[in-house]
Amino acid sequence: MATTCQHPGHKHPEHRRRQAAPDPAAIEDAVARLRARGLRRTRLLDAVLCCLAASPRPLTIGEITTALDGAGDPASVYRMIERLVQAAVVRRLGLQERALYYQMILPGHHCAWLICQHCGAIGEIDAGCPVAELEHHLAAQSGYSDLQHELTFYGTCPECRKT
Amino acid sequence: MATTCQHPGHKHPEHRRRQAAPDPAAIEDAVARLRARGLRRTRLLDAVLCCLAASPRPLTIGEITTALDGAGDPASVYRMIERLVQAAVVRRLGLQERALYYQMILPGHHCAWLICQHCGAIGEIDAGCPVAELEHHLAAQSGYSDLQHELTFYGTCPECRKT
DNA sequence: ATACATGCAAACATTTTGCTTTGGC
DNA sequence: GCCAAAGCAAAATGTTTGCATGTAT
Repeated sequence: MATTCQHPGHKHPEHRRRQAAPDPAAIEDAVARLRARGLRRTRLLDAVLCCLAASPRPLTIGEITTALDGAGDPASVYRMIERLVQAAVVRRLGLQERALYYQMILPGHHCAWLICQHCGAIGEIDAGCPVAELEHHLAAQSGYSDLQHELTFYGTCPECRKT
Repeated sequence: MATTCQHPGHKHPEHRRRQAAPDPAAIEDAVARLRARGLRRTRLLDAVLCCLAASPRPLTIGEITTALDGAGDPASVYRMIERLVQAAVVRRLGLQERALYYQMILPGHHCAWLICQHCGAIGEIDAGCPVAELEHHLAAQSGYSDLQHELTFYGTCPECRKT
């Protein structure tokens, strides 16, 4: 049923393998930008940033809260994430699930995802962004500003096709 | 706050202007495919298809239910939509909202959206699909099958920038 | 007649808000 | 000390399921 994609990546832990190093520099950079906006440096801020930076795939608020293991509740994480999104340190993704996903914005990071609709595995797509040009064009034509985009591919992964 | 984009298109009804004609042929075609899969032709099926075919933008289950005006409840619409998605008559979209959006799959229809993060207006992008090639490439490289994609741009519309 | 589809109601998961307390500056 | 942030609890929202009834075939 459709419920098989409720917990992306869960059934195929190997999809988590591309564990990006938690890159302290990236975190410090983000913190610096946040502090410039007047945000205070709290334990939760560090914990959430660290959690996101260490993840190879977008996380939900629930997942982040779980990862904090008691060091924060969903409401606090929710508000923290809102601030991070406002500050453009974190990006929000839709991903066709009940919950929203959040991903740290890093220079040169991936912008497209490949998701299996059966097992929920989430993988990155290592391609130069194919819509950068269109986005540029769009900004000029539509009058919209601060353009961002979300590009996701959905399909059936080789493993699930066997079944 | 983030709550401003809870009701896409609501504040700017003019974004609904490109009202696609409910195209009876498209509906009949969809029904034919559904019947071939063993689905029964019910009042709700017609109503939901008609509703989706007539909408210029994706709709949530709640919106569809409201549009039916008493002729169906959320649970029935939910199950109907699941069947339609299974049958590839309807496409599911994430759109970074709490609710999921659904759109009828039509030959030659738009595949990308432009959304204002402030007022929630949803507009279509009239561009040839810029990722068709990548999708093809991806299918070959990743081993994934049945590939579909979702491409959405988020930004600030000209109206909202004034404010 | 049989199974699929619907409606109603209830359960669930996740987000969102209110309010009090904590802790960074 | 002041005010943003965290914690706790509860409300809100939208999805999902169970079960009895209806209805297309």
